[in-house]
Amino acid sequence: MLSLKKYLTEGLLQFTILLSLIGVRVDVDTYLTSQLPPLREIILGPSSAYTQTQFHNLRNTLDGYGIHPKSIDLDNYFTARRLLSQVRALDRFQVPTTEVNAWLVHRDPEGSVSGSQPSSGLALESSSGLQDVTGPDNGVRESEPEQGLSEDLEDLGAVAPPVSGDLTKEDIDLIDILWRQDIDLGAGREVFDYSHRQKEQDVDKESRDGRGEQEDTWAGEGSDALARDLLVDGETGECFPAQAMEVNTSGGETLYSGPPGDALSTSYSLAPSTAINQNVSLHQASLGSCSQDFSLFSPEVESLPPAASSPVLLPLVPSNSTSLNATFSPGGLAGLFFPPQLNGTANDTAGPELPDPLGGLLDEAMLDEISLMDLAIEEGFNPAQASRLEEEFDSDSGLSLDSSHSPSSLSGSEGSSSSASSASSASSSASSASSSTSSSFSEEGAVGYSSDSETLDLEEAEGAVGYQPEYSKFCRMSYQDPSQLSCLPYLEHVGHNHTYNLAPSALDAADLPPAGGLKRGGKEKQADFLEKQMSRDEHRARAMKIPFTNDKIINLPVEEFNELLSKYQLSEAQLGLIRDIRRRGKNKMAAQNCRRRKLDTILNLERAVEDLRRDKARLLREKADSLRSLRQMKQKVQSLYQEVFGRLRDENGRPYSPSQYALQYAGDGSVLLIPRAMAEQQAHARRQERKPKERRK
DNA sequence: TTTCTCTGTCATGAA
DNA sequence: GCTTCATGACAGAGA
Repeated sequence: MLSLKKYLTEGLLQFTILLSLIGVRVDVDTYLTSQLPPLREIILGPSSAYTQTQFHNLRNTLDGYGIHPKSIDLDNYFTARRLLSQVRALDRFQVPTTEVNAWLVHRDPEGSVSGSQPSSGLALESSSGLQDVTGPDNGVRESEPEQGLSEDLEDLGAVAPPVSGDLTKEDIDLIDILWRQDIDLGAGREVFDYSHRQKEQDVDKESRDGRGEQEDTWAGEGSDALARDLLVDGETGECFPAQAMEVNTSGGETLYSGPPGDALSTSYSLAPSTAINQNVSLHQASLGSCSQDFSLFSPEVESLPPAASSPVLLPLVPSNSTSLNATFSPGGLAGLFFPPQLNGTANDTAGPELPDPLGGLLDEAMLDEISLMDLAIEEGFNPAQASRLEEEFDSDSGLSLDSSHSPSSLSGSEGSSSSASSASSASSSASSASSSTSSSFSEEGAVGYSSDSETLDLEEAEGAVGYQPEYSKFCRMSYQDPSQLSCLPYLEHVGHNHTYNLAPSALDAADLPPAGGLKRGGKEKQADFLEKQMSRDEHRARAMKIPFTNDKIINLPVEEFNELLSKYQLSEAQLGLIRDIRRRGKNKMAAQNCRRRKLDTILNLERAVEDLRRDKARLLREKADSLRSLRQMKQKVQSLYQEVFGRLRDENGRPYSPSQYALQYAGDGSVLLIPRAMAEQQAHARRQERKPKERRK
């Protein structure tokens, strides 16, 4: 059935793409979503994850239970989304797609195109997508042996979505989904790690031809080479060189411009680090600088000779990198994703600073004004920003931040287990810089607070959960360094103990993280520590021999909570205590959220008042300046008037009397000498005209 | 000892 | 009617 689904999926979508290429638009969504449910079922499977629901809603609708974040169903869902996005994007000119796809397609010296990583259902995306978007290169592409192409390409790993200079909403959604898949889900690196997947799919590999063994060999060598030179982020799988991190801007191009044999074999040495490929391609979908970044991952690649003899992949790159770099300059979105070090490096390579063209035009006064306004904007309070922030904070009730992240979206057990397992696996492979804070940061569906690594370590060990809503909300895209989280001062004092009822005797085995990640000695110490830290409810629960953790009692959704209660034969006293624990636990977190919101509101108001004061001072200063300049203008006009009037002579050569005559400025700029009585009448009439206008205002 | 702050808990209302 | 959440009020612990 699975193969049938894959076959139909590939076939239909390939056909759709072909139709699109010849100008016939086919809306696959229509067929997949509503028109032909059985067909959709065949193609996409019965999972609700294949609906058009956004990812947030996906988790929401699934309530965190239907599909585990690491479930293979999610992979299928993302795959389907990618395919549909590419199909929808076929009628748009999308040059950059070429680069993204080129990453994962290469040819071994025997001439057969092979993919580096087994995955499911990507054949169409890779093969047809390339044919579509490469445009003029299609000829080259089509001239290649097609046999086995789709079959091999379907084994490609995550392929970045089509990215064009003007990102569409679909593209952004897709990028977001992939990015979340990478980071936010808390999926450990093992999810993307080639070697890890390789173990899972050894069976598939064995059924393949001898090429598989060759790939494995290359994989090992590549991994070793990379391990020597690169640091690997434990969670995202991103690799970066251990030394200082200079960006060779020509790296991307060089990769594709090598001779087919050498280049492909060399690039294939990169293939083992599927985590790199996936993440890089993912970042390329978002960032223009990724083609540069890739050079970081492979010093060997940079040394490839620039040759125009690469018929397969060479044409795919330049336009892409150019457009992408133009769209996502290192100073732009890159700043959202990369730490300052990387950005700084990228900026260094961007050339010398341009002189400020306005520098000479701004005098001190203007600079003062501008700086004042900047100050007002930066430090304080823009009403629009304030309202946005307020929305953030209002919605950021910690546990009710986002419906998809509500405590009910992940059970305590799942949240804790997934969090702990991913954290442990991530921390095992991550560098020491990756603290436990970042581990919990990856999972935002959990509940409770923990701000220090010690607490979190304990929670990881014992199955309790931590939650840093601000971390995930504010640092999702820009977060790289856990130390940067210290920018949230109001989190510093949050260090509550929410390790409910975590005595070893009461622990559910299912809640425990993999035993391999813990040392027994440390666990005992942690148990002792927890013993001392247990709250009253925890002691009560332990005394009453409640057979599950307080964490579960508090955080499970009501359905599962009732289900849990039904599984055990509990006395009335036990049931009463359990319900009290649940009520108190929820109320405790609600109170914390309430107080935090209150504090945020006060702080925001304080900032708003400060900004208003600053604005008021600035306006008063501007008013004084205006009055001063107005006074000067009046004096100037007066002196000019007297000078002009004093030079006027009548026909007898005598000066006019200021008491009998006056000068009047006409509308056309001319100056008339009129009798003073007439001038006073006109002035009076003008004043009378002005009054109604002022009243109207 | 007093005062202040933080935190947990209860009661209550709204959704 | 039940559950959850928000919030005011109160009390206890600790600095």
